[in-house]
Amino acid sequence: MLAIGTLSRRTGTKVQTIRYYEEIGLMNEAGRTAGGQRRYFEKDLDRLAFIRHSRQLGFSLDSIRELLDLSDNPSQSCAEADSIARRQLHQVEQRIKRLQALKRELKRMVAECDGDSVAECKVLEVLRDHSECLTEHDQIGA
Amino acid sequence: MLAIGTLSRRTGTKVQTIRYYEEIGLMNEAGRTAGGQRRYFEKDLDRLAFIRHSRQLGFSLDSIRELLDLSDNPSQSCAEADSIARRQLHQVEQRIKRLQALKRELKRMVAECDGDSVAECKVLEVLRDHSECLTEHDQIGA
DNA sequence: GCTTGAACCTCTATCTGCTGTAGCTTGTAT
DNA sequence: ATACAAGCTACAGCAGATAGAGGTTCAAGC
Ligand SMILES: [Zn+2]
Ligand SMILES: [Zn+2]
Ligand SMILES: [Zn+2]
Ligand SMILES: [Zn+2]
Repeated sequence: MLAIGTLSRRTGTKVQTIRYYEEIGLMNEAGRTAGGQRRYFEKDLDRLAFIRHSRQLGFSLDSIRELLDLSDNPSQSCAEADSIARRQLHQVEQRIKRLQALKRELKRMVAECDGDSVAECKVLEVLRDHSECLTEHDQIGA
Repeated sequence: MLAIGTLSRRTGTKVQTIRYYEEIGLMNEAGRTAGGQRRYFEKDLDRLAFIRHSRQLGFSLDSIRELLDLSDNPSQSCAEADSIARRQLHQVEQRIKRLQALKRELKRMVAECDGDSVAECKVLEVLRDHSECLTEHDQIGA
């Protein structure tokens, strides 16, 4: 039987995060000692490792929930798991594209400013006026 | 004098978002009609456009706050504005790198699965076992 | 002047994915 | 028996908005 701190150390997950995963139903409710402390089996550790690894690969908690459900039913076809992964790949590719466009714009504004007063700052000029940009950026942020 | 809906339409910002920007002190407190509705000047529209454009280029609201402060003092050196932009560029570049590593791993797992049962699914196998990965992914998510 | 209805108002809740704090209790080693 | 690390619950907060309820105001048409 493993204490929560052991799971934490062995998976690099904060203790609060493990409790959070239980709260949202991603981890099963752990058994308890007489005093109320959580105790886990190796399979819980495996599940947590799965969750963490999936997070590192950028999957949302919702996707991970689906993947865990699939993983629990080994006889099914894996088509759905594959499609979740492909969807994730697609999203990552889209984000890269958007970030590369941002990178080009940022590089240009940084390069074109000769570092004089704010009044002539190319950086601020571009931020004030999108028509100085070479690309559209429909999405906000990343 | 412009109503909030006009600012919204002319900058592509949701009305609630404009009020949110006021709440957090990013937009100045707008003047009000006798009935309590917000009314804006052209300069407020310019400021909102600046904020929105900066957000599209991925700047955080904190960075934007600094950039706006600088922009309001045209006599200063623009070194700080440039350094904020360079920092942003650097962050974007780091994110692209991380996403490209994710992309490679995702591509590999998707490609290697021949779409049979969950029990032999390569996607799920990789998610269960990081040692199948070619790269480390210290950061979570993006 | 009066009525309609779109647009405005405040307030509160929700989202994602955690993280941190306060204040208390339990488990374990010596 | 005592010390103290590690556990517990409950709640608040982060970014950056977005949505809805329920009520008021503005402006245009008649
Ligand atoms: Zn400059
Ligand atoms: Zn632009
Ligand atoms: Zn598969
Ligand atoms: Zn891995």
